[in-house]
Amino acid sequence: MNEEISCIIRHFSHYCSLSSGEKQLLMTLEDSPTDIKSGTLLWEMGDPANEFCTLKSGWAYSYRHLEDGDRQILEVFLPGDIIGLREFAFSQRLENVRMIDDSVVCHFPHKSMLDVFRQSLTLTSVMFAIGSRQQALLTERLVTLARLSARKKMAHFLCEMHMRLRQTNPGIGNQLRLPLSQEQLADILGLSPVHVSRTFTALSEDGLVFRDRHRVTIPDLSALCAEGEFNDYYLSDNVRPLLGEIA
Amino acid sequence: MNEEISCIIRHFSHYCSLSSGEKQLLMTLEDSPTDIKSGTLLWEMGDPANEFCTLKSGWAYSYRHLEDGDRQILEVFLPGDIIGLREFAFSQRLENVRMIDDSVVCHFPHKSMLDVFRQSLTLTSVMFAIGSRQQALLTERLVTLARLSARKKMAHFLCEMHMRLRQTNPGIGNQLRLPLSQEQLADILGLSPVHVSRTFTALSEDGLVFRDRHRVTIPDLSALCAEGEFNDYYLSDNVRPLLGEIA
DNA sequence: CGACTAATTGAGTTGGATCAAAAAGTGTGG
DNA sequence: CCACACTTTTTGATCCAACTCAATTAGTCG
Repeated sequence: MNEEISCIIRHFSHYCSLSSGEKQLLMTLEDSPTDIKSGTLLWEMGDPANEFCTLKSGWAYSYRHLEDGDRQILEVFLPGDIIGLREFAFSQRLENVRMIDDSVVCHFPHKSMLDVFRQSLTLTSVMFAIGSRQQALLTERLVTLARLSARKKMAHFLCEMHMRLRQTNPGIGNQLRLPLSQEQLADILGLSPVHVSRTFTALSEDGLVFRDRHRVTIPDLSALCAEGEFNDYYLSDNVRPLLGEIA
Repeated sequence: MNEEISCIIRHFSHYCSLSSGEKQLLMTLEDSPTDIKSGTLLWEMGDPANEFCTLKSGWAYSYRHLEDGDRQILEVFLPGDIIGLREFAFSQRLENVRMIDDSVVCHFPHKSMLDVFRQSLTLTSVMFAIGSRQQALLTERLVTLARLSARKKMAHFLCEMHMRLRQTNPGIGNQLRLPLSQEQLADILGLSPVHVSRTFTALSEDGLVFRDRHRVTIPDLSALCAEGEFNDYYLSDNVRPLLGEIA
């Protein structure tokens, strides 16, 4: 039960402190860690959906195809995230999921969720909170995609990623590894790859973002946040208020 | 405990059959029905968030403002929907909510959710399922906003609304009341009001949609679905699979 | 080093935005 | 029932952010 090795416990602890029984229960969710290679599909739309995965290490993303062949990336998953939570209520996968890095995932069946519900009010609440947070992320992206300029979209996305990474990994400073091609970035932001390149150049010229291959440096985070109309309330304010009620 | 009068029970029953104890528990969520006038703000961003609302009758929507004064509508709520589920994990409201019609809402505090968690595995699961479904709706809209043409966005949205209305109200035929101005429609679809008007005209000219004030007629639903790349899997396939497991 | 893949740069096009004005609805009080 | 004020929708003209197409220049890696 070493917390170092369980990123899901680290993730959940972010929401509230857990009893050792709860930690034990969580550990079972991270059973059977499986290696999975970069570029592999974890699952495809239409596949039967009867389990979640926790992402122990590596990055992944979910996406959809459109009729004209365009692709839209919906979510980027980081270590500690739960993949496939959205499909809890569905019998089929609603989206494709592909690994960005060589990764380790742990499978756990939907019906284990019922054990969680039965055994721990706290974990149930945290599960709910995680769902809420995911919705908040989606909502934020939606506003961004619908209304911001390419420049602001990029700025916003970089701020968001930096913030998310810093939450589990304080001390990353003003740097981050962003293992995404510009084509993938385009598919996240609803832009063309060409325009992503131009936008990156423009942001660099203005000194907001520097980039060397997959390393991104943000010299002045608050300036970039301002540029992207980014505000971290939807990432930070999670679930604290509820805790008192449970105890 | 007349089901006719409780739209939340009707809504939940959509996911699975409920015991009378569960229905009773749900009824408490619809306590204290409150009238609220069309155009009123239910709440604003930053307001303390410690309750949900169930929408007993009328329509509502949630939205956000951007720096340039643009507005993005995030969700349209129909009778039976739960408003503010997303903020379960937050202490502040993340979005504004405004009533479209004269409506009736019922308040229930977040901590009542804990009673639900404690008392009914089924209702807990359904709550989760509702969250999943909301995410699915958001995801679908995200793809739509990011990648489709104005024409397809409109078509998609109309199909979605028709489908959602039909779920609680079979027999609406090929008509629907759409109490939204073109400006609101624009704010939903990420378009300008002017372009919404033009797009409506174009769809009418092609015989896909007819409109008289707030009445919309869809002569050939499947044609409109095809036009909007609409597929109802994200609305229909809800939660059935789980039921066996609980029983 | 050669063969790919990813990123950049340039030129030309376009879907939807903006601005402005006219037309159609809606509502209110006399 | 009409006149006046206000809001919503439509139409026309112009503009621009981002797209597409195409060619070049890095990177990456067996």
